[in-house]
Amino acid sequence: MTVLFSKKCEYGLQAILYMAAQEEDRICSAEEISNKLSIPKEFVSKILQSLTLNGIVESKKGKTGGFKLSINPSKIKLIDIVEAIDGLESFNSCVLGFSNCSPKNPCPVHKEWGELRNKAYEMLSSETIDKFKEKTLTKIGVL
Amino acid sequence: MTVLFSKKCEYGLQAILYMAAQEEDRICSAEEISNKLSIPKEFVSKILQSLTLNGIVESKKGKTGGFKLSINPSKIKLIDIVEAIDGLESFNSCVLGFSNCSPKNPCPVHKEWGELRNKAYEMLSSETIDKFKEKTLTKIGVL
DNA sequence: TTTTAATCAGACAAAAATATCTGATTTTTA
DNA sequence: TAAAAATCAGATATTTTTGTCTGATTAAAA
Repeated sequence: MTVLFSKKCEYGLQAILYMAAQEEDRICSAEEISNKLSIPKEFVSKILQSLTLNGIVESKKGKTGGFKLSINPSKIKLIDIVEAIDGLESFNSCVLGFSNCSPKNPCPVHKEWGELRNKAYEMLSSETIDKFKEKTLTKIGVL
Repeated sequence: MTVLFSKKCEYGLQAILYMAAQEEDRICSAEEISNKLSIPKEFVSKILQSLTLNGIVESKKGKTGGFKLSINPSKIKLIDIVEAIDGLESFNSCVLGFSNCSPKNPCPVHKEWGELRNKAYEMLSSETIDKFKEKTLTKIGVL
């Protein structure tokens, strides 16, 4: 198995993109998100619950309850979600699993991987997710 | 958690680099590799056993037994090890976990991630591991 | 020939990731 | 006010990954 993000993180990213593509302040139930994205309902619910603790999402209880972004999509980057769910350690650890990999004690691919990692970080942090609205709608087929 | 390779794959890569940095045809016991790389002995043993099936490693039983590369390091690339252990699916699947991510049905970061992924693939496949001998020796401290 | 030290095979165990269930609480709506 | 439908919290279950153990076999060396 080779992975970049955990399932939890992938689902979180998808759910956030989904919500960001909705009309502002529209509340989405866990069930709706689950159906549209084919994510187990309780699982996505848990993930969004945890993101409420980070202040990225807010929830409303009771009938007509659900989740919505508590921050405007123009203020959210993909890296924020990744950080909240998976953390950023992987952007600081050796791709080959060696310990103490650093410029002073580099692994055989330290430099090359470092550059790639920086580009990946940049990819996740250069654009805010409001830029992804159209693409998300197309991908998800919510048109 | 964010990961690029599984532990199994990281250990496999380290062990192969270790063996490639030894004198040609020198046999390394699982215990030696375990000690030098701080990998659980039985685990690295299992990994190397499985790599014998791919023809990358060969084993010798009995006292003075152990493992050595069955291919010259100048014929092995990191991607070969990755493929043998983790497989290459991640180089063909969506970083956000969306299904059917393709140029015709792209996710919001399809193009950008595709480029990065290609560079990562290139990093793992452009150089053979004989080029890493010195760096490996330095990193591992077997001088 | 016996002891020693290694792989090998397969079962087993532990930990982490992923997923589900249950029941309490909340809030809208009939 | 009662029913319905949602979050929320916490326990539980399942699956995958990671790691360990045991015993059989092999081969070198005493």
